[in-house]
Formats: sequence, C-alpha cells, structure tokens
Amino acid sequence: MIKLYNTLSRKKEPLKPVKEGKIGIYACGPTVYDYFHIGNARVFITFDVLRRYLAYRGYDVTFVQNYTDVDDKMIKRAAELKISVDEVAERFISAYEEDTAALGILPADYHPRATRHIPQIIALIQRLIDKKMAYEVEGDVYFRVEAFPGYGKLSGQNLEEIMSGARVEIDERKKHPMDFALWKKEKPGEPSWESPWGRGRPGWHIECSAMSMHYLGETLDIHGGGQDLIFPHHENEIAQSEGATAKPFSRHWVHVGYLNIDREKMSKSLGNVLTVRQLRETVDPMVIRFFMLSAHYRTPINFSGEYLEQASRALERLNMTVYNLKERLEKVQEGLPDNEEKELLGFLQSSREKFIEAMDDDFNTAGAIAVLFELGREVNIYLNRPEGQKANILRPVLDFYREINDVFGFIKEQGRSGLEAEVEALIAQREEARARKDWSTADAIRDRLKDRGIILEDTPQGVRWRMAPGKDG
RNA sequence: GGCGACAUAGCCAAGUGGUAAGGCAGAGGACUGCAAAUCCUUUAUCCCCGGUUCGAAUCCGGGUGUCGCCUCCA
Repeated sequence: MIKLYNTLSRKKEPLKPVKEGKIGIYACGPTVYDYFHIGNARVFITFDVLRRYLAYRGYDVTFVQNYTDVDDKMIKRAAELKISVDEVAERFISAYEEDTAALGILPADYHPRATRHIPQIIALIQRLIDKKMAYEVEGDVYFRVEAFPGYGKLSGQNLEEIMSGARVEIDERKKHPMDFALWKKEKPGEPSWESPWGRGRPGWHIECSAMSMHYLGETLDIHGGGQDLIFPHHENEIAQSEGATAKPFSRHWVHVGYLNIDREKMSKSLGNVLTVRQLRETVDPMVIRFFMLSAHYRTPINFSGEYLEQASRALERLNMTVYNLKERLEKVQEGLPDNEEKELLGFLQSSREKFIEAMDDDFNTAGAIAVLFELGREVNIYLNRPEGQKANILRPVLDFYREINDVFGFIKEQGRSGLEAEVEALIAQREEARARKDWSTADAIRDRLKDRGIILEDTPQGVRWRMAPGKDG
C-alpha cells in the first residue's frame, strides 16, 4: 500500500485514487519568463520520479504540468526583451524542454498553457459569480474569501490569523482584504481577451484550477508543487475549485521542500540564483538528479559544490556496479546456480521488496537508493570470486538495475563510439609490452588513453576498458 | 506576532518504541608489475533537560539552535 504525506491533513495517508487503477496528477509548473533554477528542478524531478514510480506500481497515470505564460512577470520580461509575451513564452518553454530533457525528466502527458485555456477559465469564473462566490468590480473579478468557509485549511490558519500577519494593501473595492483576483482588467499594451466583464486576463490562481479540472476532472488524486505555493496559491485554488464544485479538489497535496544554496535562500537580491542552464555547463545533470533524490522530498536541502561532488562519487559507484555487471555478462555462460548464487538471487528478490517498501512509504527515495548500494556490494563480491560467474545470475541482477532506473533515471549505461578498433589495437600493443615486462611502455599506453578519457583496467579475466566519468556524453 | 519545518558520525543522509541503513571523505589491510575496479576492517553519549514505558533517536512537556511561509518566489 502506497502512503503519501498530505499537507492538508498533515499525516501520511494511503493513496486511494478516485478511479480504481488510475491516478491524475497536477503539478504547478514554471512561469516561463526565465530559465528555471535548481529549486524548480527539485520539484520537477520529484514529480517526475513520483509519476514514474506510480506507473511502475501499475497505475495508469495522467500527469499534467502547466506553463504559466501570462502574468506580471511575463509582461515585465517581454518589455525588457522588447518582444511579445508570447515570444517570451516560446523562448523559455523550449529552454525548459531542453533543460528538463537533460535532467532525464520525461514530458508530462499535458503541458497546458493558460493563454490556450481562456474559455475554461472564464467558464469557471462565471460559475463562481453565479454562486455569489465572486464579484465583478470595474472590470476586475475577485473571489470572495468569506464565501468559502474552509479558507485557510491548507495552510492551517483562519482568516483572522492570516490577516494578523499579512501586509495587505487596502483596496476599498474589495469586500475583504484577502479577496484575490480571478480576472484582471486590461491595461494598455498588455495581452487581453474578451470576457463577460470586458477585456482582461486571468489571475494566476484560477488557471491551475481551470486547467487541472479540464484535464483531470473535478477531483484530482495528487496536486502539488513547491512548499511555498501552499499559501496563497494552493489555498486559493482550493477555495475557487471547491467553491465552484462543492467537491474535494485534490485527495493528496504534495509539497516539495525548499532547496537552499550554502544554507541561504536562493533569491535574486542575494544574487545566488543558480539556473540549470548554467549548471549544465560544468555538472553532469544526472548528478543533479541523483543529488535531489538522495534526500527525502519534504526535507529542506542544501546545495553546494561539495555536496554535488559527494553525489557524483556516489553515483559513480552505482554506475560502476552496473558496468561491472554488464561487462562480465558479455563474457560468461549459463549454468546451474550453486548455493552462493541462489543466495544472491534471494538477495535480489528481497532488494526489490525493500525498494518498493521504501518508495511506498511516502516516497522515501533515500531509503530506496540505499537498497541499490547494498545489492551492489553483494554483486561485486560475487564478481570478485575466482570461479566463473553465470549469465543466468548476472542477467536478472542487471535487469533489476534497469527496472529501478526506469523510475530513478540517474544511472547511465556506457555506450561506446567507434573507438573500438583503435583502442583494441593499443591494448594489444600494451599486452605485448606487458608480456615482456616492459612496464614503462605499457604504462605509457595506458596514460595516453587516459588522457583521452579512456580507462584501462587489468582484471583477472583480462583487460577491459571504459570511458572515464563524464567523458561519455 | 501567527502558522510550520528541521536538529542523527568529519560531511551528506535513512530510520515514528526493542540498544543506529546507505553514501562521501579519512585510516589500515587484501588483490595488482604499478594502477584501476572491488572487497575486508575502522569512526555515533541520535541538540539539551525532564516525563511516559520493561524498553525512546523514535511518544509527551519544556528549552536551545537553524530555517521557511504569512509579499502572484518552486
């Protein structure tokens, strides 16, 4: 049974889909006004692995992640770049696609854009107006928070408590200071659409309600995003959606913890915002992915070069284990398993169970990763033994790593690229030198290949070679 | 001020009642012509003080510390 922490109840709860066997997930995606940063990346990676894992567990998953392509930030950016809002969106959506692909993040089933769902947004606003939960003032439409008794339930506060800490601008046109905009009246030079309340554009919160319900129905199974979206964004989404439908908006609310840099919050004013775009120049994106998954998704994590280095070494160990397996598998035959091998197969089976147990428990990726290391040790012990290993033992283990990697996606299997003949020739030369104990020639050849990113290893089973970490694209 | 999170070895990090997973780094050893890869050994008064319990890192109370949200920030 899969259990997920629900922000709404502050407890882990069993995952119970609305429709048996199906899961609808909506994650708040980026406002496409700039390259996304590693804090965003943590959220995207978390949801990517979540949707992959649920599919692994047999659910038919529909995953939706929106692009916010019209809002104040978009408009401001368009002015800065002297291009249209739409062109800003196009530019940063394609950047998003490139950067997420590098991080091994699969495209969602749908990536809806607010500007392409204006009719759905207007219909939802109209529904709220009809129910007297929203009102129009001079071309703006506001949600009336007092009309929704549950307002504040996600962030654990009631209206008075929210008010006491809030720095709110007094707007005499609003019935309550916390009332928020569903529709904003057109301003000169800004994108706008026809509506029953005149030309204007949607507020931020309403797009997610409208689009999520459009693609996934009125009750989602899982909805989430970064922790800071709890208030006001998700609080407002609940108010709008449940106000309109009188049904629970989402069964589970999943919020990903913050990522800080050198123990400081990332912010433009501190000048420490790190985009994935920049990071990709020097860091293997798979290391970033591994790093993000090596801690539980809800705990705040810290980002620094040192931690990345640690993650890189750890990931390298896993890659080596898979390489060791694969390389040996090519050279061995089938055979009847002996006792030690039967034990290894047993260990393999219990590893799978432990992986599922960890992941089922609120998505404990750190615990699940540990299983891979533990199995790796057993595998390497087996590979070290002097007698021949058997293909029918190695293959299921390798398949297991591949199976897990369908979920985690950070293990990279090496491909070779047309260097075989040349490398093999050099290896032959070196073997010749070694045979006559000409160590300096042998070492020179090895060093020469190393400079080109090729590592030679002498094993009891013969010489093998591989690309150095980071040299295989 | 209100709401909330977190505090586990040099570092990162699992672990919600039965005397502490995993990774990185360090030290020693095995293997190797030397390496590489791998294996073995080795490192924890679980922030502090009370309480509950036969038994607590884990539950309760009180501290201390770090951080977040309450500003259309993931």
